[in-house]
Amino acid sequence: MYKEILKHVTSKIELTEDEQLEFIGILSEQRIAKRQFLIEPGQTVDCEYYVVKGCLKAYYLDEGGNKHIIQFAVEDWWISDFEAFFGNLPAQLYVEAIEDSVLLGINRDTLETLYKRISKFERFFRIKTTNAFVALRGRILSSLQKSNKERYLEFCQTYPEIEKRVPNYHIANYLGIKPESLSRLRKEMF
Amino acid sequence: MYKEILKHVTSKIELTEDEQLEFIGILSEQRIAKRQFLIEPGQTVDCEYYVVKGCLKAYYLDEGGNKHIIQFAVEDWWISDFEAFFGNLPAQLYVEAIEDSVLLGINRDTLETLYKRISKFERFFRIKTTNAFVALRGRILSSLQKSNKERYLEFCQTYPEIEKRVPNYHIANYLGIKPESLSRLRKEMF
DNA sequence: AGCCACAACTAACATATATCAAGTAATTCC
DNA sequence: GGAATTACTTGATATATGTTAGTTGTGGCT
Repeated sequence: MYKEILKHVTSKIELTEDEQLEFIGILSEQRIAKRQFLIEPGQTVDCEYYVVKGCLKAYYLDEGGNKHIIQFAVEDWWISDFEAFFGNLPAQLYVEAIEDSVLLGINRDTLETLYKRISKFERFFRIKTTNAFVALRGRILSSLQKSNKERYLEFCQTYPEIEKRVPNYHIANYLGIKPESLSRLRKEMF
Repeated sequence: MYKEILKHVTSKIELTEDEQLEFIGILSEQRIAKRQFLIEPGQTVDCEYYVVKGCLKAYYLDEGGNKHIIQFAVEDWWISDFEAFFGNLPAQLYVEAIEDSVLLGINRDTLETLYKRISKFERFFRIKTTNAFVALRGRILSSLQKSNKERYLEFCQTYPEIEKRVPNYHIANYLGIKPESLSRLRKEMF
């Protein structure tokens, strides 16, 4: 259960046996069935979640009630309403399981106290956020400067796992295009 | 000269007089004239820069030689080729002054040693990156889910300073649309 | 003043995506 | 296994943005 996340963390910082145990100690396992919500708008978001197993999506509904998918997550990814989590604000997003999933939650306050005891963890989460920042930056560039066909191709190459496991209309939504348009792009491509 | 950046840092973490002096000690002032480059592709990027005064843009040239603006920066912002800076990779971006500018550079290695002496700074930069991450996330949402007209309006509201100081064709480029299209949108808006 | 370079605007046409409507294929559920 | 639901595809038309080309406006320079 904890093997994956320990590998994930120790790829960035070295941890003694004791530190590993201490880290595991602050994780809370959470299981969630397909179509169930991990987070709903208005809730307080105390945790960010590491995905051990499964597949989830984060989205919000706009004024017109249209769904907008912001993020998918599968094994070895993190998910939450990060804006709410970091800012200690009420959630604006739904986080919903696309498949039955197993998660490890980290509580913000518990994490803060861990930072104070072992500052290496502050380092880990700084590095993790920095990497996420760089990845997001790449997504912006691609969203602004590439055609939808290129972006879909890029999506398939970057997230082959997700492309296989998630229905096309979800992917279209994530890319910000209509399912009909995605269908046409796919037709032109193969 | 250091007043602004100290205010900027101490808004997130508390610093003693000594710590403030130590922080100032690692900053290197850099002045750069309009149309000069702070960073050019291929260079190693050892610093990220706090803008004390002036206005800059970060962009790259694609395979076809087309310019793509990624970021503007004015007073109290940070700029660099962050991907190169964080990853210790050769620069891919140009960072060019749009106006005569005054910057404070922080060297990555010097910063790392500062982290080890005073871990509060690791905290500051984690928070700063986290905030940047959340802001970028907002930009993605707006780039994917809003019309160009809405995005231009949002840009004007979010960065009124930049809208005033930067020519329209730069803003069009940043928004990922053609100057002609921006001109049409402006005509429809007013 | 007059010229030049550059930025912004306008118009006509081309292309891409959205929208609306229908039909087909695949899943889910009893 | 069959009905109902959900996902995907296709076609006709509307809308938005890109493309190309030409015009206007502005500021700097001699």
